[in-house]
Amino acid sequence: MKFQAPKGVSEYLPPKSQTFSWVRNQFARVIGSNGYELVELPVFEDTELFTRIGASTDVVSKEMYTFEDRGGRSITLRPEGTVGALRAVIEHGLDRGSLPVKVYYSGAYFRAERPQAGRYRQFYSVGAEAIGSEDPALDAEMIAMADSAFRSLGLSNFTLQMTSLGDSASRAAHRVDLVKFIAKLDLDEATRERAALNPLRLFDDKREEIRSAMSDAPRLLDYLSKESAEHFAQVQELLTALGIKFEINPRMVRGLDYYTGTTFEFVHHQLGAQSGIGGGGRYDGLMKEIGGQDISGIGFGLGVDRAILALEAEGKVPAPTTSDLFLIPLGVESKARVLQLAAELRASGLIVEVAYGDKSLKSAMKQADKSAARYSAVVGESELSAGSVEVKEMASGASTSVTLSALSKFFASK
RNA sequence: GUGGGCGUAGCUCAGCUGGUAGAGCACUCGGUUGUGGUCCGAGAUGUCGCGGGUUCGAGCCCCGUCGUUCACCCCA
Repeated sequence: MKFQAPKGVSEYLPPKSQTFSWVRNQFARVIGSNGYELVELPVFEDTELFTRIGASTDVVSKEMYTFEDRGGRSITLRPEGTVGALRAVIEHGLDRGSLPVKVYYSGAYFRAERPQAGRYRQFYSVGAEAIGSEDPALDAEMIAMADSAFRSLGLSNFTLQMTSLGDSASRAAHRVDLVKFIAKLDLDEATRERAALNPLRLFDDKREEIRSAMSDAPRLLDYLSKESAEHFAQVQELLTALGIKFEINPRMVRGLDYYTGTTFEFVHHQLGAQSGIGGGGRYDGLMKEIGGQDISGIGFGLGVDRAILALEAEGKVPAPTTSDLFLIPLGVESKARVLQLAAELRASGLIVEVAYGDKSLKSAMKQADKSAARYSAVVGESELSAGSVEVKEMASGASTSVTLSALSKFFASK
């Protein structure tokens, strides 16, 4: 019985692991360029932090990895990033300075779901939060930031969908009418229970009969208060001014129930059922709910795993970077010199590999070929006494004689 | 949690109506003296996911189980 990775986890091995870290770096770079600062947070938190905010969502009620630690505390592997980030902001008083607080984070999340394409029990996402401003410009900038994060990867076949969930008064008014509407529908038991938890979820049902039954349902967008409607209108204007295309999707429902006001989701068109590559929204009451000031915030999560699937679907996976130089020592005496040379060249920023084992030159060359190094060089006694090596460009087969001392200069021009 | 597909060498898979396993790729070595990519030769590799059952005999049939995959629910 061989050991296997736990069910439903994604693992990134070479060369895919390069894509993985590249995606995370691109996301972080774009977010950082907006002035957001990195926070490194724990992957587990007090269970209550999560149950407080989402008892009516499957994410919290059914899909959490929860366990008791040795001190009898109930601990949960984070199923999402926002509340942990807010907890840290509140705990360390980051919101006591100038607002908004702008932070981002990158890491793994855990949900005990049945795995399928694009859905894993441990998945990675990069998130950002801006807390303490209600300016619609912040909403627009947040959305634009997510958009350019995806575009920085070269992705293009996705759509930005938006809606506004309004303020609590808007939602309460809508809910009354929606519940009345749903009560008249002929629904199965499971669906009815779902609707009881959160009637909005029926808008998101994939079954055709439910979809058509819901087509006449009262829409939250029609219930927005004047302030909410105006705020949302401004967000749309600003996005249009930024040249960012979006679709208003009044049926959109987010997985976490704390969202209010502007809510958005990026949907990729070449993925399977799990097509959301990122999304987020505004949360008015969340800071207060977990013990902070009564201020609004907005944030998003960008799915790293799904972005990678999207890159593959669009054929945009970047070519993996390879070594610059593959050094082949010939004879025991040259090993020391080769290791020394390799260290020097690496210090100047090159990726340098060395052939190990006293194989034939032929197999060492084959190894160089497989490593996909751009150049190779054999270093034997004659090279050492001559003080120069033949640097061979693997693609063309052409070689150039370079003195040992000029090697790093040679590569500086390549 | 529910439903369907699939589980055979490192990878992708073949294996006809049951008769005790194969291909391609990859890997290792070689095709004589210090230069790879093509070509040729040789070689290593599997408790056919696991456990039961049917049968003279099961990779092929049945049951269970685990894993995997896709979809539902849900979501990054």
